[in-house]
Amino acid sequence: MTTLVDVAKKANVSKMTVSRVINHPDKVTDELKQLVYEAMRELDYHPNVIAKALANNSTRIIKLCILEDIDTTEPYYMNLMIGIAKTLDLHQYSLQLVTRNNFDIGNCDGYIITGMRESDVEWIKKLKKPVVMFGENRYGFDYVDTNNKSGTYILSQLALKKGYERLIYVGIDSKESFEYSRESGYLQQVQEKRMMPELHRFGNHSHLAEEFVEKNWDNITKNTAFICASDRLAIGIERGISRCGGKIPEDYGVTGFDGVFLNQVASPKITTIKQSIIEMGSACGENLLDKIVTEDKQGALIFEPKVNLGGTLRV
Amino acid sequence: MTTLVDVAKKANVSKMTVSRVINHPDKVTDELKQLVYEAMRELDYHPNVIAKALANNSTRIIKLCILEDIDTTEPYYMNLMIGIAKTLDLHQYSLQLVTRNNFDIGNCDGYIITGMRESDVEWIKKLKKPVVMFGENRYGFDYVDTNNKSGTYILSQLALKKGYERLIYVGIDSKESFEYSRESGYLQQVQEKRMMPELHRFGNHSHLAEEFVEKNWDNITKNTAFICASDRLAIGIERGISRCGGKIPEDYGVTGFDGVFLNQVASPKITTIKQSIIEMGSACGENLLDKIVTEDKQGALIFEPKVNLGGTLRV
DNA sequence: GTTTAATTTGTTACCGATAACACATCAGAT
DNA sequence: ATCTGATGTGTTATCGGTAACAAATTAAAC
Repeated sequence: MTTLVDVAKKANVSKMTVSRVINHPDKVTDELKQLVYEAMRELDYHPNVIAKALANNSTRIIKLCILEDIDTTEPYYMNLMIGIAKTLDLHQYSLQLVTRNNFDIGNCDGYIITGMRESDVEWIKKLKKPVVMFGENRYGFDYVDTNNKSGTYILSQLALKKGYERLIYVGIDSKESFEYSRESGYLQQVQEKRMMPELHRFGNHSHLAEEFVEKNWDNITKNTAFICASDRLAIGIERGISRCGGKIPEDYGVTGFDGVFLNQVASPKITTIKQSIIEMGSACGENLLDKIVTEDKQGALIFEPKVNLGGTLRV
Repeated sequence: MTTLVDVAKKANVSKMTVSRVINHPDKVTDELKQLVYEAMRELDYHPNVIAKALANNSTRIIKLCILEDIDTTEPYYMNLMIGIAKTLDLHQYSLQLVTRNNFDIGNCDGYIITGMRESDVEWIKKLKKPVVMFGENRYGFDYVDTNNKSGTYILSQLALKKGYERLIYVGIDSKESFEYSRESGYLQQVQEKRMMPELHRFGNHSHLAEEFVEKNWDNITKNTAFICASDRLAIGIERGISRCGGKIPEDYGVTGFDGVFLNQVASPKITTIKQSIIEMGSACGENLLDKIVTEDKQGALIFEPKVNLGGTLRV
C-alpha cells in the first residue's frame, strides 16, 4: 500500500504537506495542491484509516444500544442495523451491538440509542461521547424519527375523506413519546373537523384490540374508521370486525402504523404508515458521524410519513 | 484510557513485557506475569485495538461479497449479515458490504464470499487475503453451509416413513453445487429403498412448479410426496396440488428447503429444512478470523440440517 | 570452571498518520 | 531599510502498540 511518504516523495514535498492537502486544503498553495493531487492519483493513494484513528485517538466504533426486547420475527431491528451499518461502513466505522449489560465494555466514538425509557435519561446524559437517539424523545436529545403526529393526522384525514363519519383512536398503553405524538395527530384532525374524540389504549397486542371490538360491537356503528397506533393493534381490530361480521372497507375502516412485516399476513392488508427504517438508520448514522466531527448539536431529523395503501379503507 | 505504559510502570517492568504477557505469555516468567496481570486488573486495562492494528498493519475490515442479486423481501442476507457482524463486532472487526464493482476499493484483512459461480473461481483464487465461502463449493475453498445432501435425504426418509409411496424430486435448474448435493440426498434415499428416481428441474419460481403439477396432474398418483429443492418450488407444488383438488397432506406430501420468510404465507406451512443463517454467518466470521490469525486452512464447516415440521406431510 | 547455548528481559525502531512547534518567505508598515 | 505579522512549509514528537535486536541472566556441556 502507498503511504503519505510515498506521495510526499513523488510530489517533492514533506509528508505533512500531503496530510494538510487532505485535511486542511485551504492552508496549502494551489500549486502544491496540484502536485500532491497528481501524485495521489498516480499512486492510487488511499489514506490508512487505522493510522488516522490512532493519531486522533478515536476508535472508529459506534455502539448501537437497543434498550428494549428484540422481537426477532420483525425485521425492524435488522433494517435499522442495515441502515446504520450502510452509512458507517462507508466511513469505515464499525458497529457494535450492545445492551444495558455490556454497555461500558470497551471504548467508542459515539452511541446510537433506541427504545429509551424515562429511567434511562440520567445515565444517557452522563455519556461522554456523542449520542443520537432513534425514536423521538422530549429530553432534548438529538433524534431521528418518523413524524408520528403527522402520520396519524394524515390517516385520520384520509379516513374522513373516504366518507367514514366516526373516528376511533386505538392507542398503545405506554407513556412513550411516540404514542403521545400519534394521539395528538389524531386529536388535531378530529378537532379541526369538530368531531368528538374517542380514544382507547391497550398493550400492543392484537388480541387485546380484537377483544375490544367483540365486547363493544353493539356500540360500534357502521361507517366508523379505527385509527390505530400500530399495525399489530390494527390487525386485531380487523380480525375483531371480521369475526363480528362487519365489512372492511365498506362499512368499517382500519389504519395502522409501521408498515412492518406482520402486515404481510393480514387480509386485507392494512392501510398504514410506511417507515423506511433502513433510510432512517442511515440518517441516524450520518447524524452521529456529523456530530462526532463537528461536535455540534444536530437537533431532530424527522422523516415525513408515507401512506401505504392497503385494503382497509374505501378506495 | 490506561495504556501499556501505565501497566508497565505499575508492574515495574518494561512495556514490552506487558505486551508479551498479552501476546506470548509463555515467554514470560510466572512471577512477572502475576505482577502484570495484577496491574492490568487494578488499572482496568483494555488493549487499544487500533494501535494493535496499526502495528500489525491490519485493517480490521472484512469484506462481505454477495455475488448474486439481493432479494430484499427475504431476510436471508440480513440474517447472514447479522450473524457475521455479531462475530466480527465481538473481535472489533468491521464488516464492509461489497459487490463485484466496488470490490477492490480499499484494503481488508479477509473476505467472505457468497453466491459464487464457476466463472468467479479464477479471480477468487488470486485474492491475497484469507477467504471463506458461504455456501458449498467444489473448488477447494473453505466454506460454511448446511449439509444439503443430508437435508433432502432426511426429508425423503421422513416422507417414506409417513407412508407416501412415490417420491418426486423437484430441483432447481442450476449447476450450483448445493443443487447437486440436494439431488444426491434424494437419490441416495431412493436408491437405498430400491425405488425409481424421478427428477425434474425448473428455474426457482413457484409458478413453474405450479404449472408442472397442473400439466401432469393425470400422471400424479395419490400417495406421492414431492421433495423440493427450495421452499419456493414447494409453494408452487402445493398451490398446484390444491388447484387440482388434491389433498395435502392426506393424499400428497410436499417438502421444501430453506425455512425462510416466504413460507410464512403458505397454507398449510411447508415441511422444510430450517437453516439458521444467523448461526452460520457467525461461524463464517469465526472461521475467517481463525484463518487470519493462524493462516491455516479451515476446511468445510457443515451444519446438520433441522427439519421444520409444517403441515405438508402426514402427522 | 570455562565455554556455549537457551531463556528471559529491556531497547530501539517502526506501523501511518496528525498536532504543535519552528522556520522561511513575503507583504505592508514604519 | 528594518520591523512586524501573516502565510506557507518542514521538523519533531506522539498516538499505543509490536517485531527485531541487544543485553543480561540462567542452565547445560565439555
